[in-house]
Amino acid sequence: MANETDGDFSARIIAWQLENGRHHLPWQGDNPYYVWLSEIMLQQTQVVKVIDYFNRFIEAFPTLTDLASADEQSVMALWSGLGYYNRARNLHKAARCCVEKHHGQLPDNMTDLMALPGIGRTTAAAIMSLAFNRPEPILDGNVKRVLARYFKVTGEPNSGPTLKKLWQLAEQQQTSENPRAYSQGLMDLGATLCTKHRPKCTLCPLHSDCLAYQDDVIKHYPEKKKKPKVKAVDLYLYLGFAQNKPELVKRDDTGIWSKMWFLPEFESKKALRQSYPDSQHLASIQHVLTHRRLTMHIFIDGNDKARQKPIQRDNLLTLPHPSALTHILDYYDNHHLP
DNA sequence: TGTCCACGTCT
DNA sequence: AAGACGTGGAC
Repeated sequence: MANETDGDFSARIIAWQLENGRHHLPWQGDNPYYVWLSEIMLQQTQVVKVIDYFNRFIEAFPTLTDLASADEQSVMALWSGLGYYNRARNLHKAARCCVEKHHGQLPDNMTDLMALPGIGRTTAAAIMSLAFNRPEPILDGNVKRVLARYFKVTGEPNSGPTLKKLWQLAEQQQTSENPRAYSQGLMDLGATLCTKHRPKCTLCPLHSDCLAYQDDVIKHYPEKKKKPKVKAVDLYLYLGFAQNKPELVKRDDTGIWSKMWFLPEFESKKALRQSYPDSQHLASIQHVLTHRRLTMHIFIDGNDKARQKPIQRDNLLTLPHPSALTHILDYYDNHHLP
């Protein structure tokens, strides 16, 4: 369904990418494991921070087989602070699937890739095009923004009908000429020029044919997302110490921070006092997630007088833990006078 | 400072 | 369809 203009779209992006795109990120190249890991990390974190996490991860688990052989706890520990911990669990599970079913390699077709936990169409297509240089359309957040503006696609960005339109456009523009450069270029363009705020349209190789630019309505594309409702939740947490290290427990396997190590949590102040009658309230700290506003009520041992500072944290290096734990310990170090 | 927002998969 | 899932950067 490609016409003359469509061919130009991909040609311009490839030319722009070869000249202006990123070429030296640590995961770029034909290693599917690197591409996969980077795609999962990049879904939730910016490039600068991903570079550190990526390098540490690869150092610990240099190959897919190494990852499959690792235990889940050590994988999760290296993910601490990144958030969305189910993505790390799926990564680990998928690595084991690859060893069992695919000779320790990532498959090079969409069906088998999408059968792996945590890999949907977008991630599978990124692996296909970036690692295997195969012509498979991608549609991540950057590409959605580029297409929505270029073609003036209306509708809520993540609604079924809008996604269908965007995937169709992505398929129509797909080229078999240098698919790796095309996919990388589309994403780089969205990340560096076609940004949400203050896009640099005059530098964009597409601007002469961009419908939203022509009509001076870039601001209105893509449409805004509906905002999720945020529920307020109170957590009652006990901060105790042994040898100057925080006492941690492993959370159960449902809900927020499942199976991560954190402070013992209670349903109420009363329940906490039943277990720790001498505890005293230290502070109540706000911690906001996408869908929850947590108020963490921190209680410490009332006899906790001559505590050394700072708290020893070396046990945290090997234990998967959420950033909220770091925040609480930082608060203690900064406010609790011995 | 608070408020808004990104991001793809699974259920 | 719509909500769960975490963190931190940008405004």
